[in-house]
Amino acid sequence: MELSATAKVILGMLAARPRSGYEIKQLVDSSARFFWAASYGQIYPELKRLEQAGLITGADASQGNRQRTVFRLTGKGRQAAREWIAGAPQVFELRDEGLLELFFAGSIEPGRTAEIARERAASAAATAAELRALRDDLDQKHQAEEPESSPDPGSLTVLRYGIEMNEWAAAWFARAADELENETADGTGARTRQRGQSMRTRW
Amino acid sequence: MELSATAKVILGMLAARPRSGYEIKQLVDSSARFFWAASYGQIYPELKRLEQAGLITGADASQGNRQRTVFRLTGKGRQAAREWIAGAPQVFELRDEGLLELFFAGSIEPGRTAEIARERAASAAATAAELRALRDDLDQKHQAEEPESSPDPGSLTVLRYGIEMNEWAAAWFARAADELENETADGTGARTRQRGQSMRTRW
DNA sequence: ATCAGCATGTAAATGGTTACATGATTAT
DNA sequence: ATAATCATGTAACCATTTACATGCTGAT
Repeated sequence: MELSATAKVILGMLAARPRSGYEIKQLVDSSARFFWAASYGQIYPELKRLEQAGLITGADASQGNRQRTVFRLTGKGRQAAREWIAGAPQVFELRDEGLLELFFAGSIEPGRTAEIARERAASAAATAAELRALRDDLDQKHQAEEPESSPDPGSLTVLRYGIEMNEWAAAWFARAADELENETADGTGARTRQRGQSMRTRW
Repeated sequence: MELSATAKVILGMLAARPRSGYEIKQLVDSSARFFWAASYGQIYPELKRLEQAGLITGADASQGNRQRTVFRLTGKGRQAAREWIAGAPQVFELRDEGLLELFFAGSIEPGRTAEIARERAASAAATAAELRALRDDLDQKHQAEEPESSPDPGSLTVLRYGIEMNEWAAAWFARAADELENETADGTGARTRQRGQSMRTRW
């Protein structure tokens, strides 16, 4: 059974506990959005498809007259999730306009190259801050609601990766901007520097 | 004038020099594909649209009976490119199945969490190697064809970023995998460790 | 009473990939 | 000869976003 992009995120979300479509959307937006987005236009139809395929079942959880359906994994659904996670990841797609601008800056507006790198450093720093806030938020909620159990190590790892990667990128681009400024200032090309010496980061 | 995703990459590619649709596709695949993909199904129709909008002009460059059209930027097209690059980048989209698997591993197959991180380390290392090969290739071509001029600093910066970021990620995920293994082995949760102490990378 | 948030859903438009179709030229 | 590569294009399909539509509930 081939899972669609949205099916993967739904099965993952339901593996922890039953949820409504609305809850799934909230969770995606507040945590997975940075590496895996999903809109209502995908989620609700996919919930129906998954139910028809027997991977999930919906139970009515209406409160008064407000309609609400919570879905949970069936045995077959849990099995599908296990099979998915056992396989090698297939999808990796990146569309990054900042890198595209930097890539072409030299032939469009050479004087702006360093500036673009500088802007990228700032936006990476901003993303890092945003993710750090998200983590602190999760931490507080966790502390308050279920202080003894530990939060999921895998999702924490992903969050931490997002934070530290963006911090690293912020520093990297700041340094790259400095070097690009020097290059344009003294007129020397990249070739005058031994490649891999000055920019290489030690880790 | 709002530029489509494909328009941006086309204008960028033509800013350096005139090229055919086929050449644009080759170049995208060999350099920008990692952060900005484009298929023939987008490129050829977009070339027509851009020509109708007066941002590029095509000139026949057929060799014998083999049809070929090379496009170059018009003044208006160059202006549009400058305006595009002057603005802040809008598009940033990431769809990363590896991170999604890691994110959900804890609730689907907790025993595999560390393994997934380990696999990610390997794939980041592979990507770094691939990009390094690409750069060495470019270097050699450059050395052979135009040894005195320096290659474009912006595109080199992007390539170097790809290489070093993936090297950093490989090391980071290898370390994360180690820690995840210890966590499952000794039964202690993530909370027993002071957050931000052990995994924080210095740079 | 009104607004924010909960809750579900669909239609239209857009964006993008894949596969196909066609044919020329160059290298083996 | 034949395969690889150059070269252009389209049609069908798939994925995704955006905007809209509807109505309930709880807080101010």
